[in-house]
Amino acid sequence: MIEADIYKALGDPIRLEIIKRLTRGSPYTITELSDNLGISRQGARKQIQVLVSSNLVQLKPQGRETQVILDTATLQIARKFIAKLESQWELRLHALKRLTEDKTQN
Amino acid sequence: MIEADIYKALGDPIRLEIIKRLTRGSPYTITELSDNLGISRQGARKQIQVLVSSNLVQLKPQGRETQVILDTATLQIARKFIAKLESQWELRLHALKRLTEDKTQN
DNA sequence: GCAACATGCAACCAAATGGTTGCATGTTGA
DNA sequence: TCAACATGCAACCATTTGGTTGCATGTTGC
Repeated sequence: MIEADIYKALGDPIRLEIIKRLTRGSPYTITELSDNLGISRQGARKQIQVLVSSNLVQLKPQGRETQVILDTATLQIARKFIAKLESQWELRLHALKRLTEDKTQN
Repeated sequence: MIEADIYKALGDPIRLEIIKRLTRGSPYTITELSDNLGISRQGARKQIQVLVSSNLVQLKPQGRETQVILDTATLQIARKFIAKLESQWELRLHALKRLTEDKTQN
């Protein structure tokens, strides 16, 4: 389940904060991103790696620093999957409603 | 961060499978839901509890069985939050584009 | 050229997670 | 009424997670 990996990556306050920052001002370098997260640089690096593994961000090394770039395509996948679940639910609701109406007719 | 809890709950293949089943045919009783998940009934129960804690589902005890009911409002929150991130990103892209255009004018 | 900087890598640790088994208890249909 | 059923609760276990510290290494500006 690819989607589960994405949600899992989003399912941590620090990682979600990183994503939020990137939507406002990507690209960031790794150390920039690590500031004010409340954890060490290496700790932040690990969280960034989780985001990389789920394709939510990509890394572009440039000289001595490496930039962290948001991959919005992955965000899209996550959003659309939930939308699909919701529409599935809607479909079912309408089917139920139709059933009820048939019953009341007899 | 409430949203992080929701994504965390969605971030597991078994829990996601449970949610999928519920969108197709909620309500299910707990034991019905536990079938064919590849884990024990008690294992499944724990996963369902995670979904309850993040408000993705609710439990309604009825006699000796208890029904598991999908809470689509929580799904909405999850989807809309991602949508907000995406639109934030779009905003930034347009701001950058404008900036570039200004530069080429000079 | 070299000090300061950005990063990587590895070992380590506590806590959370995902699962199990065993047993107790309330409910219900024949 | 009572056996079968649906569920709950608790102890236990291995693995993953989220964080740390210490140190090594490549890069760059002065």
